[in-house]
Amino acid sequence: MQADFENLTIGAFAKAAGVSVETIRFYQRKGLLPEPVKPYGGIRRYGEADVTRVRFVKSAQRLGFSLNEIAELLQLEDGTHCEEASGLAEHKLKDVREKMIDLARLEAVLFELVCACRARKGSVSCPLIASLQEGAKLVASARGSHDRV
Amino acid sequence: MQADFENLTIGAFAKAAGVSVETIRFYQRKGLLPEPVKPYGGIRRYGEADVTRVRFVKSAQRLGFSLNEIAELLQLEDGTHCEEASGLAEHKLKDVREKMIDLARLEAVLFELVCACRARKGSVSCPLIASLQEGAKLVASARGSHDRV
DNA sequence: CTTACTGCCGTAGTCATGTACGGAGTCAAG
DNA sequence: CTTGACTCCGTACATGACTACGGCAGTAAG
Ligand SMILES: [Zn+2]
Ligand SMILES: [Zn+2]
Ligand SMILES: [Zn+2]
Ligand SMILES: [Zn+2]
Repeated sequence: MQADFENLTIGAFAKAAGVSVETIRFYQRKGLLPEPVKPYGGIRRYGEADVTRVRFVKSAQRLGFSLNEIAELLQLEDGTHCEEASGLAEHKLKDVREKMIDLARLEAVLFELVCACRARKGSVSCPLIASLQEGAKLVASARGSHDRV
Repeated sequence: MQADFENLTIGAFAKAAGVSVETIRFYQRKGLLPEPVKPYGGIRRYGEADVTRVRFVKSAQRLGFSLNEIAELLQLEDGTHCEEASGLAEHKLKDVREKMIDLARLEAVLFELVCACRARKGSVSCPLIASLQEGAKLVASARGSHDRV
């Protein structure tokens, strides 16, 4: 019965978009959502397009874009800026791949630590803690100047 | 000749540990480092053990532990709490693995988008933008209640 | 018409991980 | 003894993405 996706109040809009009212207002302040004109002394109304837009933000966010980057993407909304859009996406893809490598290294180290910990028999102290104690070089961490996901 | 790792001033200590003085003081406030007693109206001194401790924090941090979690780890410092320590590490490992899966999914989607974008020929609007417009379900995102790495 | 929700708006707070600043005290070299 | 570097301490700022609060106004149900 949630037929009418037009003329929503902010509360209904927020619910339809799956976020909180405060989040809507926050996005408006950030310029991610347009503020519909308000009838003199009245209440703003929202529609389908706004819901779509919030969903756009949320899905881009899940892809690892920050709100600022999403704002950039929204500038290109008309779809005529393929270059810029794909530039942003390729950059993000690079970031994601770097992050995956970092995580893989991390996974290996953690796994080793957990194994060592389980394998300890009669050793006085926990090898996990011991490793960390001296482990400055454990994850050699080629984490460089680049921005993080 | 940086022999004397005992009786360091905070500045020398910070340098030896590879962090800034402000960071040291921040860690002290957080309870991650003990504040050595200070001779009346004098200057605190630090030693090898403190340097080790900062390195512990930093290496655990590289493994994805938050400062709060590291505080927990430091409680177990004596090495007699293998259970607890490995519990934390296993939990972290689980988190890391979840995150890896998320990132893999993300990578796939981004890659697809970039490909689509490049493949567009004569299409009016950028397929990347178009995809995001309707892409609420792109990354199905089993991102649940669990804490993030 | 009254009452109870909402909406509107601005300001402020939260969390994490630090970084920066300013004034006062201390220490060692010259 | 003076000078300059360094320490101490508290407080404020920075970032990202919200979340909360408080007061006032419009709106819907009884
Ligand atoms: Zn494109
Ligand atoms: Zn980048
Ligand atoms: Zn152990
Ligand atoms: Zn977890």
